[in-house]
Amino acid sequence: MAKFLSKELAQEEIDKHLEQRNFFITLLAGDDFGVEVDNIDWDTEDELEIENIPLGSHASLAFPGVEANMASSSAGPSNSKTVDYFIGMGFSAKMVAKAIEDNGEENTDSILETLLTLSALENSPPKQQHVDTDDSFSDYEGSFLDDFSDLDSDYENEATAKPVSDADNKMTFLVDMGYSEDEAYAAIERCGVHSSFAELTDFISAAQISKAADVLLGDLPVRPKPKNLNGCSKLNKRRHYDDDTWKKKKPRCFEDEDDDTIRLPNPMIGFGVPNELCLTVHRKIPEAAMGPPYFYYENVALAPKGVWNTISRFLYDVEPEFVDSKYFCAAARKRGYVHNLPIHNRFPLLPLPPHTVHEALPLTRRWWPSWDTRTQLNCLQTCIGSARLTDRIRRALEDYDGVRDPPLHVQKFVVEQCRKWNLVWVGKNKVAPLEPDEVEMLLGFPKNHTRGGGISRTDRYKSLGNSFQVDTVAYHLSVLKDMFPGGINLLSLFSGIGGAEVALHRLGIPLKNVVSVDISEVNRNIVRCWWEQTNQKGTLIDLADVQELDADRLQYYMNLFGGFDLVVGGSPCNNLTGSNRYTRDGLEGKESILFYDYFRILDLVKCIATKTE
DNA sequence: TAAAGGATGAGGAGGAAT
DNA sequence: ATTCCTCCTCATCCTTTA
Repeated sequence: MAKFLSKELAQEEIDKHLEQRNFFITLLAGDDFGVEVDNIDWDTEDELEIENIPLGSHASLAFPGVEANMASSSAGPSNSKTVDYFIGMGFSAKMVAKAIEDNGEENTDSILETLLTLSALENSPPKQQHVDTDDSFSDYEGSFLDDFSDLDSDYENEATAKPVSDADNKMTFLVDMGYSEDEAYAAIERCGVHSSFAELTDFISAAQISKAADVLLGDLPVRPKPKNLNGCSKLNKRRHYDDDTWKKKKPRCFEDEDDDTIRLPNPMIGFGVPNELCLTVHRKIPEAAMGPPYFYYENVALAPKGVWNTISRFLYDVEPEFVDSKYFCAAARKRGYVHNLPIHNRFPLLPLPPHTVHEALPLTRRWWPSWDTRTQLNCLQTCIGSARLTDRIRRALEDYDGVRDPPLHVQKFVVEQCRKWNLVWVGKNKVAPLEPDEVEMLLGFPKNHTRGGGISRTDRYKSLGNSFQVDTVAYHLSVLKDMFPGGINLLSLFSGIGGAEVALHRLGIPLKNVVSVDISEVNRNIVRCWWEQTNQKGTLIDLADVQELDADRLQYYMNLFGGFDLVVGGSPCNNLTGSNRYTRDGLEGKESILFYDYFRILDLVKCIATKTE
């Protein structure tokens, strides 16, 4: 029975996530949808694409030990797909149910018409807020006390004035509204029996891909005013709704009062680093974010505006922890981490790595001129300085050969280039980029971690530049050691050269089962080599593509291992980092969009874990 | 001798920090 | 107002390999 339910859930999740992903992708495909929202053709291609998804296509992937049970996915009403679709567009469940009742399930055009009308009517009361402002979070006066479901409260009043006393009644009600039993069950499990309907419906519909549409729309410079009823009311409504929830859920401490943008802390020490005083002693993790599993997500701190709001909102409204690795090693690395780990009783890896260039690279001390005042390096990136540049620097300095300091303009030029390319002094008048093994050491990896196996020098720099700083990550993960003395099961997405694996290993946390996903073959080889060299007792499974990690596979691995204890991931930053002059497109960029796969997979793991509880 | 792959150099915007 | 920094892409040249 349990297996049947699990299988059914997997099917349900596949359908739901595929639907949402498709919806989301089609939104992205329209490049001008933000300028004039009315132009979106909601009724034709988008829907056709969604309807064309074969329901059973993924379920046919059989895995050893998993029954290819083709049980119908729709335990709830037959129209749950349609319901989900319109809910995903931002309409309340109540309205969708009403519209479908009036028009029939098949006639989506009419359903949409009805929904637009209902939505317009709902938005018309004086209660309406600044749906037309672009800085839509500016109306910060919203109360923190009231429930965040202004828009859903209507049906609470009209449809169920009587209080619902137990989970069964809530289940029945949710199912009557068009949700599937699985969705209703999961919502009640996660939100608690005593949660309001608004919270339950919000749980089911809110933290889903449909939000991506709002996020994207929200990032656009111009948003049309709700000048007519048939226009963009659906989207404005959705934004209105999301703005409210976001605004109220966010603690003030890490947001500016006049601005919705998450601001970086200064100094960038997150919830604390070793040997630094920290004022943050307590944080409250939203209930939806609670484990199992624990999760740990990482990306560049200096992403385009709004990106971290989006990331945080998707990851269950957990406040990001921004940390600069210069407090852990001799190189800077400003990163944001979203995780649901405890923050007390952290401890660093020992021995503590050197904090200055002189300590880390003692041989450079002899040649380091006094007028180069750097004590730490800048961020270790994927490219290194050229030989011609170092030669140019040498020639510029030779004219003043040790007799006296070079003139200020020469000093300025040299230091500028050294900072830009992270050059170090390796000889008389001679600077050079770091060697790969030096980068390995600075990032906390064992020497030669990326060496051999046919990997080129260029690729070593690339893999290293994209990696975690191990000491920083290990400090955050150290709290797991006491919790999991017997070891953990790890799901590592975008694992690269295995920063998380190395960190856990160095912490002395046994790795029982590790599923490691990375698109790069050389990276997978590096992790595999490291795994075998370190005499791991557990099993390592490496996969290539996060997009192939669907509910069936997750279900299979979780059945096999008994679930994952930790889900780690640092999704691509190509389209976020300032170093990218060409395609800094934000979260919807070609590679960075894979963040949504991290969310998708994490959410699946949570759902499956909840279900098999 | 092609073809494939590695190495090299040219190339700012956009914020945060001061 | 000024200084500073950023898990980078692209075209081209060079080397290796079949």
